[in-house]
Amino acid sequence: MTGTATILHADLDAFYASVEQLLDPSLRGKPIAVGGGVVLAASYEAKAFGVHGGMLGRRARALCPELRFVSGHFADYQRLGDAAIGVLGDFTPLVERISIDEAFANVAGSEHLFGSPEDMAKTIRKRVAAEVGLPISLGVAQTKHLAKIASQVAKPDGLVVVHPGTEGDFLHDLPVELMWGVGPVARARLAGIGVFTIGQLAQTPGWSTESLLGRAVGGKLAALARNRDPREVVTHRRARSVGAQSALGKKPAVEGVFGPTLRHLADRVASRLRAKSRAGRTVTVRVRFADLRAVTRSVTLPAAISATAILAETAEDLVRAALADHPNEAAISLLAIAVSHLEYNPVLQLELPYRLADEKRRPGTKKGTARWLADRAVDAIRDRFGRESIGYGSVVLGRRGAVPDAFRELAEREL
DNA sequence: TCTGGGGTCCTAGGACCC
DNA sequence: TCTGGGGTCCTAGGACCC
Repeated sequence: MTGTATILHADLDAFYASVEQLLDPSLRGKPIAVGGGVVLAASYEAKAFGVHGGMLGRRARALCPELRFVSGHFADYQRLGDAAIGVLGDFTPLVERISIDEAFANVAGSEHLFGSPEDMAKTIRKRVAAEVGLPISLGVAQTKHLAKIASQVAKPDGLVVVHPGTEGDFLHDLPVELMWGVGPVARARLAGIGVFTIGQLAQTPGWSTESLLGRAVGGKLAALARNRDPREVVTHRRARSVGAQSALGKKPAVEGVFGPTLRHLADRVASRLRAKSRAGRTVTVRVRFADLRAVTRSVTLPAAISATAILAETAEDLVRAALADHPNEAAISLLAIAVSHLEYNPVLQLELPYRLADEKRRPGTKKGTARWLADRAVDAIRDRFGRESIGYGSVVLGRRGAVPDAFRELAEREL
């Protein structure tokens, strides 16, 4: 493979925390955490103490006594993330946004206008610093995977270019967990067969599922590790599923607990679907027990749904079935609902009031339509008066320990 | 590194069809 | 009636990413 390295990967450093430090200069250079009960994001200064996202606030404070907690400025995250990633768009239309703070760009067609990819990367970093005020790291390489690794190596606030022909040298001594798809489990399995660096991985023979390597990390990942696949930069990607979840601490596994919670989750998911004229055929629930073991149950319906009540009832049936399979589990710590097999849902589509429990009483299509129309009325009221004005209030959940809705929304994929 | 919330993808077994 | 092979869909579990 010859040619130029034209794939850029841009990644804002400790994004939420950097935004807080930008907005409030007194926080700069200090260990800070966004959030309260749970750490949503930590600054580099806090990470040095071992503080990281997802950690309980109490534990973070124990690790770092001078840690400052700040409540998030979520609207600013969206605005500043868009502004920073938007700079990439000035160099090429081929931008693939991965998340609020990360994107790929293919600048192959832009060199005659802006110079080498390395020059563009330097300019992007300067412009993001000057115009947005945030540190951003960039990786430049011939493939997405390699560009992503390069930006990780470049952090914080740096630039790494992997020139064609030097990939082997660049990767040789890097730890395997820098590869996309290698997490804690694969890392431990690889360590078990004596593989710690990407160089060692490259020298390990075989990638079939029967090989040592294949058994350690799975055939697909092993093949990917050796064949470096040139996945393309895709500008528009549709979500394949929509979901919502809620951690419960430790609650009894009874109808009175999971019923209201599932209705609330179903409301979140179904209203998002309706807002984008989408519906889905497969409903999946996840039940996590007190010991953190989790099970899933799913069902694929004959027709796609987006009515809150039907989704809630389907989810309740699935949770009941899951609990019945685990009669010794008395407490649940998390409930989740996801809808997949998404379809475009023309405005007036009817829904089958299909249920696991009473498939027989099917010809009640009227009931399904009535529910869908009622949902649309609720959606309209919320559009005018706000989400909390009507419906399954989050009050039901008791809110304690929950993350702000604004934070959840930042994580939502475009439907 | 005992854990929040939104997602994607892979694997494996079984049902069912041709 | 049994056997073989290929393909697709569904379900459950799990790893991983941001």
